[in-house]
Amino acid sequence: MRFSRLITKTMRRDPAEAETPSHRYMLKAGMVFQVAAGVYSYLPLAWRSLRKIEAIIREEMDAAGGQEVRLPVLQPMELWEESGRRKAFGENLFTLQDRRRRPMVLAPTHEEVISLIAKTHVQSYRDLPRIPYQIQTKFRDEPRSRGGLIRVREFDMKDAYSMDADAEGLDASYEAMAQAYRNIYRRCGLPAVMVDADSGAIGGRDSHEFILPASTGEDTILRCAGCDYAANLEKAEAVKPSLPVEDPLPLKEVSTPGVRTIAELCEFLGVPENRTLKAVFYSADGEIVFVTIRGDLEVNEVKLTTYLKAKDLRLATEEETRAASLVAGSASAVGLTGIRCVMDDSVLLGSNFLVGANKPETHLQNANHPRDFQLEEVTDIALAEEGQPCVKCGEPLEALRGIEVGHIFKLGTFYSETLGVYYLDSEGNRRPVIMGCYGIGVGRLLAAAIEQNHDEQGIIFPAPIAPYHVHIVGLNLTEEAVSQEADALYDRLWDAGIECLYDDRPDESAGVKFNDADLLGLPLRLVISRRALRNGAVEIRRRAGDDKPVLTPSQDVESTIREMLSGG
RNA sequence: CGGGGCGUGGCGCAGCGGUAGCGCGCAUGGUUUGGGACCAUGAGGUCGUGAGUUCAAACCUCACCGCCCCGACCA
Repeated sequence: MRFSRLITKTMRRDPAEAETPSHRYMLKAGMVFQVAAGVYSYLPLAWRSLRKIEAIIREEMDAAGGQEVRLPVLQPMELWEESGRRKAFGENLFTLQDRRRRPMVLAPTHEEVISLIAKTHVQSYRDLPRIPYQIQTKFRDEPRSRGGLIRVREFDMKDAYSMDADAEGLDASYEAMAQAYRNIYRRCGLPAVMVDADSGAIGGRDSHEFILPASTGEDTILRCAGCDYAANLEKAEAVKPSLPVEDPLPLKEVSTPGVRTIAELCEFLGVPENRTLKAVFYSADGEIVFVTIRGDLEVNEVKLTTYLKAKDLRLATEEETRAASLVAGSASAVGLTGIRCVMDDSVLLGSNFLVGANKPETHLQNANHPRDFQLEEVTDIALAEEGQPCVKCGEPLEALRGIEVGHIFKLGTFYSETLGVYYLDSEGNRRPVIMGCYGIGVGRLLAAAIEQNHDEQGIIFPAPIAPYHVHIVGLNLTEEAVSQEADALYDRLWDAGIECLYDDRPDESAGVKFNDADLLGLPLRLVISRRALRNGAVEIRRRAGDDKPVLTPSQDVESTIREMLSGG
């Protein structure tokens, strides 16, 4: 491609609205064009890169036993009512009506349709396993798009679905997909980390995310320094600091005027936070739930949601709290009845706790179970923290921000049972198909790659996903001899299968061209100029690193390029 | 949805009651050409939309719309 013909407009200044590097550089380099919040046009540079990412994904999915299909974006609302996900997606679902006023959906994902297909195409154990996949546009009306292509409302996603006869089959499919994902990230030059993840409202047993470490990421993960444990903060477990268990002391009421928070309580009575129990009230799908956890820890609402199997969890309002006769600021499980009560297992790690007295401005000292309160529902609902020991090996956990570039789930039988996808096993028993699903956001992967690979000058594309391999910069092109040589080299390289972008603009200064080359970030930069020509050579330089250009005799250019592209 | 910010030529911004400006970019001509050159000439804007106040509104008032950031939420 000749730069003079390319649909792009590089910008000299930073676009005002872009803060994250990938967003800024994609706009500056003229790769994308925003049409609305979270809706982008992909211009040729971005599109070439996206297609390379897709090609890598296709190769790996095919190698892992996948078969490519194409499912519709436009779907009847009925299907989403039937699976119950119209409610689950809520406002995130793009909806519309056809001319007969029939409610339709712009699909945010495709479990429903794939299940529908499976109903007729999977009838016997002989029809299993199957792994259909597609790369296709998804629509999600996100409450807030952000970071350019990081979070958008219309985006291309590779979604795969595994269908197996039993749990062992699912495990095998899941592992095959996980390995395909690892290959994909490696080939894209991305050191993504596979972490334990929450599987959401409709999750099965296992779920993993692939997170690319990046300060601009939306997710936080905890990773063990000593072993391979890594988990999304939403899911992470850690060893909670334990306290020596003392003999129970007598329960004692203490007046605490004006004290509402744990911090105030500790200040007022000179007690450490881990000697207190904190009370938090939630509304879970309308039911008020009393939650208690040791005072030095925080509630992980995702864990709590998963434990309660709640669709909608939020803090209870003041009115709800009052209606449930809870005393905000002085509540505890001591003497509490008639309300669901969930405790974090940290209440077992300690004794003689300072707790609320369920009377205004009053607390109790030396609360102990089972004497003073009962343990009905005890589980881990604590937010793990950086520095806490790993549950597997005891080494401290480190926190890391990152971008979610893939998510895989063991769905189990939720969709097959809800939508009726059954097969007959070898003994003639009717069984639900066991499913998994596997997603990669293609555009987000590109954005993540740029987040991972850039400097102050611009993008530094990993070779496998660069829009072109080589950026030919022609200088002194008003001189016939130079421009002829440059044109000839450009043709020659394309004939040799090397993808080139050729800056053939005759009237741009060298500085402009070099800066554009740095901004677009193709792996190799070739300079052809009067000076280079005098030496009978071409200058070749990697975009990554500060290498001085290598002077290469014209006839050796192809082989040098191949060598440098393959990492040599 | 809560909080904050911003809507003025393609981009970045100034102007904040009295004739719409600057820099970059763009076009034409000329001089330049190894890290964002220079001179000259020129094109390009219903100042987000709608109401209102005023002799007069880009500017003041109100409402709405849009975009960005933080949070909530989210596969």
